[in-house]
Amino acid sequence: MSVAKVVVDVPSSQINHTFDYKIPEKYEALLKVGMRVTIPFGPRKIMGFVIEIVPTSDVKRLKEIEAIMDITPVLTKELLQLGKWMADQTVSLYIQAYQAMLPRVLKAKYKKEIEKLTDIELTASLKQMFAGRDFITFEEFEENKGNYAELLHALKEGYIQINYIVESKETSKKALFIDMAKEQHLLEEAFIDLPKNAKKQQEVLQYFISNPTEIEQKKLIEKCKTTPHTIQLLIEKGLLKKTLKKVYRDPFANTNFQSTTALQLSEQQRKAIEPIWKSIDNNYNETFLLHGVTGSGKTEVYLQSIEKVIKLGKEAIVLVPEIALTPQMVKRFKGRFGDDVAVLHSGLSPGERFDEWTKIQKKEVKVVVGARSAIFAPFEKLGIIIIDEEHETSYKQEEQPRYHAREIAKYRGEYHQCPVVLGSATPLLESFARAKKGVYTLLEMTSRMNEQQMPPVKIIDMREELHAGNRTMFSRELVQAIKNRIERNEQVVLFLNRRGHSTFVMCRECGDVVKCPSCDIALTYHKSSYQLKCHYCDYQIPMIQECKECQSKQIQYFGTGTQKVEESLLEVIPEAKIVRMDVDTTRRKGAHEKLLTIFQEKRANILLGTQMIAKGLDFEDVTLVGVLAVDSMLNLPDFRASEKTFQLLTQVSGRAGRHKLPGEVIMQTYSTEHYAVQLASQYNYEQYFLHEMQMRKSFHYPPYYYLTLINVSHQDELKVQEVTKMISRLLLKHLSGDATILGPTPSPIVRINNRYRYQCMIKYKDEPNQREIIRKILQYYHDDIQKNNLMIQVDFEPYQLM
DNA sequence: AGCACGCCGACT
DNA sequence: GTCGGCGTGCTC
Repeated sequence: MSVAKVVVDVPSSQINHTFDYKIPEKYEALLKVGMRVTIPFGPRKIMGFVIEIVPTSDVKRLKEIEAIMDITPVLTKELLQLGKWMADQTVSLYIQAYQAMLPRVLKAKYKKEIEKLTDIELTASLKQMFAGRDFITFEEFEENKGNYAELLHALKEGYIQINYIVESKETSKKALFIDMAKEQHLLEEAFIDLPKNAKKQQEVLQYFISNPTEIEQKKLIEKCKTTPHTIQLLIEKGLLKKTLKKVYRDPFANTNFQSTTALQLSEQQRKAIEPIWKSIDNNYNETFLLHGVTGSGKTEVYLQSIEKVIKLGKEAIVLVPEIALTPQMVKRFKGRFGDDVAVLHSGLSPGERFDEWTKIQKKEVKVVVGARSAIFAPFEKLGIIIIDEEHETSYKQEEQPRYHAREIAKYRGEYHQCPVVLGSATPLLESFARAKKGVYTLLEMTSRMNEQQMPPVKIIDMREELHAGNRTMFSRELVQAIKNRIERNEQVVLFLNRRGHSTFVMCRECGDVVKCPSCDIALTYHKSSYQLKCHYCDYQIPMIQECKECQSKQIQYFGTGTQKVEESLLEVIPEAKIVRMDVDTTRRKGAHEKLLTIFQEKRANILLGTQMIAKGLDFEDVTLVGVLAVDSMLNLPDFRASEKTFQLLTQVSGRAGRHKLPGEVIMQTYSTEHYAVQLASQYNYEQYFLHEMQMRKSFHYPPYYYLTLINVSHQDELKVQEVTKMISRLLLKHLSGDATILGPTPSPIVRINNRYRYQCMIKYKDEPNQREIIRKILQYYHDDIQKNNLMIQVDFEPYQLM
């Protein structure tokens, strides 16, 4: 007898351990560790992951595994082990960890149905509900307001039974394929016999005579410009046949990727790549920090490292931040490695995502390029892991399990004994500090590919503009520079940092700001729909005409949305042709690319946008980059505010003068003297690093201290305060004396969706027992969490302090 | 999480 | 006496 240890699909901390199940004889040979199974659990039937197969169990009455859901395991042994580690590290549940590693469609779907076992004894209303059928769904019973007492009675008497159904949502896409039903020469004979006026049929047949292979019906129709009907006629004549085949959904079906070959490496690229190659060759786990300025050719270093890995028969994972995962980026990898590449990003439909994942699972690809969760690609012979733009915050998952892709990468690198490469022009302070300490190997690429200089940066003091009577949001110098580019038929990128900034509405008479009734936040004005929306819940109302407090009609918007910037810009420079890119204009699928194409084809001279235009864009004729308001980000309540500002400014500046024409950057700010602004304008990362490290040291922030953020929320403010206070007291008592506990303090946004939010923060150097203590605290509040709607979120090394 | 079991008040 | 409300505790 063999026993399977199963992690079951019940998201509760009481269930957060394995359950033993007997493996029925018929499954003994089939069942492998890492497969999904359906199992009886109490009165129900649910899904579970087989974690381990052992000979015996201590449990007295074992139930049997009911069915196997997969032919091949969905989790490798490595991922099973990694999932456990991740759950422990992030204090989350095993089931959550495993599900985070898999495409969504592999999550089980549960259904209940009621089966009728006898016809006679049923009550009239139940009989009516069945209406002659043997099964009805439980949903149907509920929708028709079925009587639970009757149901329960019938169940007890055995007139009916309830079946629990576990379904996997995964589906394969099927496509219709057309093939010849007879040999080629027979088709030729048939061709002559076709009626003279059956032009289209002739054409289709001719196609097969010259291309005697199977083809997808859709493509055939396209090629011969015909209809399904014509093909159907040929099928009926017995000349062709159709089959339904599983196909992969191809998100890049209509894209041609021009194939590229390895470029000659520059001296500095060669210096950077050699240690990586050495590490690949020697199966040596080492973390590299590739610090390369924008345009220094980091991607080529990645590509040629991967090439080496593939030659050795191994696989590669490349992580790219979500917003940088544009077709341009994909093109570089598909161009070099062709069909060996799978792409995973959030723009894919769940089905497409599953198909890409399947290609990895079946080892049909060697390289995966993707956003955060691609770090879990089920490769088994990893040769390298690359994280591009490693400082990006999107590598941290902001929901359970709150993992950071970098930490997962290091774990997998260690497991596979392969290098991990972290690349960035502006590395995270922690990473650079580690590189300096020798924990990571630092690789520097300090000059740009074509020996071009970074574009000069001019800082404009907006206070002076105001003193000079300029009340617009564009400095005189910026306006002049833009006009100048338009004249020369060159292009401009205008960057508006909207974080911490949004268009709110205020009454000029009484100063009342329109706020969300359930969140502690001002509503944002959306001009396109003429509505006021809350960005934290889905509350929205039509734009107000008069103040609710004083009935004044003096209502004014404040803040600067991209819409407003566009309008004011057109007032100052009426001849400007502007492409605006923000969440509103890029929501629809494909809108992103469309807007970029317009700009690319020079049908516009100004690209105006938010965060999303800071990265990766590369246009030949962009010679001016304008940053409209640096300050909003600097002043966020976040110890990383200055670092994020520095990163962003450096990145945006890199958009100008990437080709033949020289570029220029203009930064407008009210804090001209701030070191992040000053040093970003000089492209001096090293100096910035030293300065910021000083700050972190004196304020006890990372990398000198680690942080843990505990966030408590509940609809009752007193309750939240009380719990948070208790938690900090417990932490103080049980953590070592070296740890500091900040708080409880109200979160920067005190109320979201009618829930009050308080937090406390642990600053520490070394607390090996921390996780255990926090687990106990969570245990202590278990009942409150389960029954009283209390929420306690724990975030180790947080990136988002809101 | 879901579901059964069990204990107590309300009502035929 | 029985129905149904919810609090409690278990699920290999």
